[in-house]
Order: sequence, then structure tokens, then C-alpha cells
Amino acid sequence: MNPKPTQTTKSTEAAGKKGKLRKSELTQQAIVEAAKKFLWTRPFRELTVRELMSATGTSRPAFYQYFSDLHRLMEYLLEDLQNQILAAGNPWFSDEGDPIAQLSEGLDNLVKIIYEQGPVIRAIFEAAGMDEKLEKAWQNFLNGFDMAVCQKIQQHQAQGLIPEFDAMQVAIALNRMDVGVTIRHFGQSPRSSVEEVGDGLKRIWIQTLYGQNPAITAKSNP
Amino acid sequence: MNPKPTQTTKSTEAAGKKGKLRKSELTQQAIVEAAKKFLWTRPFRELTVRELMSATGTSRPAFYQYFSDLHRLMEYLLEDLQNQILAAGNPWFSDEGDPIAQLSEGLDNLVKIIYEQGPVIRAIFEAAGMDEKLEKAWQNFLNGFDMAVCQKIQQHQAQGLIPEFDAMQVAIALNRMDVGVTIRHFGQSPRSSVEEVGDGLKRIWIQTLYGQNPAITAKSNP
DNA sequence: TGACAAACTGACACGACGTCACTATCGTGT
DNA sequence: ACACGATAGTGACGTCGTGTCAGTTTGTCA
Repeated sequence: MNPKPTQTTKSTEAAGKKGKLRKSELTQQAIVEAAKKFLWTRPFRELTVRELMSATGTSRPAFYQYFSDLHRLMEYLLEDLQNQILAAGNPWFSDEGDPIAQLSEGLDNLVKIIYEQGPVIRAIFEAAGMDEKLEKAWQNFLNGFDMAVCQKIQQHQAQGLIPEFDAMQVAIALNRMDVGVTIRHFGQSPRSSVEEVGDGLKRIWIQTLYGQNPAITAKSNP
Repeated sequence: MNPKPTQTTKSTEAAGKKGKLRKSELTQQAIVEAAKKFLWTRPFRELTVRELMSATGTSRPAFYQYFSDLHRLMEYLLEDLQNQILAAGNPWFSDEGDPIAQLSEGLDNLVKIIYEQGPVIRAIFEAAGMDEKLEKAWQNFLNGFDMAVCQKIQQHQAQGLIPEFDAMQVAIALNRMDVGVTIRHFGQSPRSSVEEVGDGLKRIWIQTLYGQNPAITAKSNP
């Protein structure tokens, strides 16, 4: 329904042909940016189409040419986030080197991205409770993490690096922890420090997955 | 604003005097029960005053004699939940016996209560994103857990049972994990089994807090 | 420049909310 | 048993945000 539903936020070169931007893309990006700006300081529940569009200078009905409602706009932001996280990659999922060091690095990357988008992610999360389609999208988003982590756990279990237990249960739990913690700490100003939050999460991930490996215990206890 | 704001759900004996119920209390309980029933199968976002009151037989404006809006109704349900959890008590917070066994039992109790109220708790949680006051109340609710757990961790750290780390960070993380996991598994039908979910959570709590104690490792790995 | 398409707009109808003046019902004291 | 004050419930109203249209303006390309 949108002209270019799969484009990225930085659409500096996303236009159809040539380097030129179509008018519609300019407006759409103006809406998206206005929304991000709004959500940086105010919760999603206070966002209205009127206020959003008044911030862009164009009229309220124009909004509906780009998003069929506010939740679709949030869906767009979620896609954006998903791409960013995907693009960053996660070292834990490559099979080389020390598993713990890689898990640690992967968490650092993730936490950093979430930190940078803090309030927007919080808004997506809250909006997910208000719309069925967006809720499904958010659940899919999390399911992706669950499955990836579960698979990795099982792989390391097969290698004897991680003790035997229900991998999916633990994967889900650790991921929900990440969500809850990062939204809590980065969702609104003043945000906690990346290191503090990252260290807390790393401690639990490592201790849970690799804690029974005696060679490691010292490392995570400085 | 409500005649009896601090009464419990089972108001079978909460009336002013004698065993008799006042009319207003009957109606209020009818509203509360209708809401719980509704929320058992449908999300909070679909609840309207009109539909809720049509389920009770009384007219829409009557609702506002008992709750100033739907979020206040959810606040009421949150208080109820809080009382239930408080009443159940948590063995981990008594100072006798094996800490791990007590933590385990405490988690079992908590998970059981959440299981029984699953969809309603999910509704409270989702509604919290839509109303400032309710959001604050929910945060206070969680803060209570954070502080209690943090204190207990520090106490056990002082006794050498738990290694040194930032107790509050870890307390917050573990609690957010509980919330995310239980809402995910018990928030809507079909709900997962209490044992499965409880075991996953216990594994992470125990491994994180007491995992470095070698005497214990065997226990949590059946 | 002309003419077609793309972008935008004012005005409308809808649905849910919360309030108010008013009515009906309850229950208490005589 | 009844009357009357208090408590509970109601119909009707104004408000706000939404999403949609028909119609107008603006942009773009031959």
C-alpha cells in the first residue's frame, strides 16, 4: 500500500531513479522523523495524527497517504530496527573463537543499538499492546531471537559447552529479560549507561549458559 | 472516590455491617467480574465501557460511579493482585533453611499465582502502557520486587553465599525476566504448564545467584 | 506550455468517551 | 406499612480523535 514499503530510513539514495527524491518520499521521511522526535520525549499514547502532522507542516489527512494508521507507522519503525540489528550481525552466531567472548561481544552490540534507539523502541513495544497486527509483528520479531538463541544453545549443548536443559525455555527467558531490562533502562531519559546494563545482562547470560564450566567462572568475576 | 477502594475481591464479608452486601458493592463486583471474564479471552484494547456494562445489565454511565475510567478499573485489579501475592508470602525472604530450596519454593508460589490470573495480568500490563497513572502503579509494583530481591541478594552476598556483583542490576533483570516469561506463557490460552515455565526460571535464578557454589551445581541438573 | 498524475486539503460521519440533570429504587425510622 | 431522604441508575449531550471522500492544488514530463 505504501509506495516503497521496504525502504530503509536513510533513504538518501532510495529514490526510484537518479539521485532525486520524489516529493512523497520527502514527506514520508518527514513524518517518520517527526514521529521519532516526538517519541523521544513523549509516550506513544500521547501521539495523535493531528499533532504529528502539524509538526511536519502538512495537513492531517496527508498522513493517511503514507500509513493507514499510527500503528502502521510503528510497524515501519520496527522493520527499521530489525534491519539495523540484522545488519549489525551477532558474533555469537559465528562459529569461531571463544564462545563466551563472542556472546559477550554480541550482547554489547545489541545493547548499544537498543541504547541508541531507546525511547523509540519503548514506543514500539507499548504500541504493540494496542494493535493486533503490530503485536504479531513484535512477537515475530522476538520469536526470531528465540529461535536463533535456542539453536545456538543446542549446538553448544551438543559440543558439551552448555549443560543439558530445555533450550527453548531458557532462550525465551533470556530474551525477555533483555527486552524488559533495556526498555526499562533506555526507554526514557535519563537513560542508564550502556556498560552498566550490558554487564548485568552478560553476567546472567554467561552464568546461566556457561557457568558450570569451571574454567570460566573466574573470568566473569573481576 | 470509590466507596470502598481498599476492599478485596472476595468481598463476601466486606460489607459495612452485618453479612449483607450493599447494592453498590454488588454492582461493583459485577463490573469487576465481567471485566475479568472479558479479559480472559480478549485483549484490553478491545474492552469498551459499553460492552463491559452491557455484560452486567446496567447502563453505561453507571460504570463511572465506580471507576473514573477503564484504567482505574485495571488499577483496582492490580491492587488485588498485589494483595494476593503479598498474602502468599515468599519463603526466600525468611531466613531459615536452605537458601536454594527456599528460592525455588518462592518462585513456584509466584509462578502459580501468575498462572491462575494469567490473562488478567497480561491485560494490566498492556493497559499500563496506555495510562500514566496506571503505568506508575505498575512500576511501583515492580520496584517493590526489585528492592526486595536486591536486599536479599546483598544479604546473601554478605554471608558469602552469592558472589559480589551489582545486586540491583541483577535483581531488576531477573524480575523483568519473570514478567516477560510469565506474560508470554500465561497471558493467553493455551497457557503453558506451570512446571515447565517454573523450571526454566528457577534454573536461571539459581544458576545466576548460587551457580558458583560448587556444592549446589549437581542439584539443579537432574 | 499543456495536460495528466501525484500530492494534498476541507469537510464529513462515526464511535467511544465522560458529564449532567433528572428519575427510580432502596432502606430506614416512625 | 409508609413516607421520605439517600443511594443508585439513566437518557441525552458535547467533545475528541479517527478514517474517508470529493474536490483542489502542485509537481512532472512530453
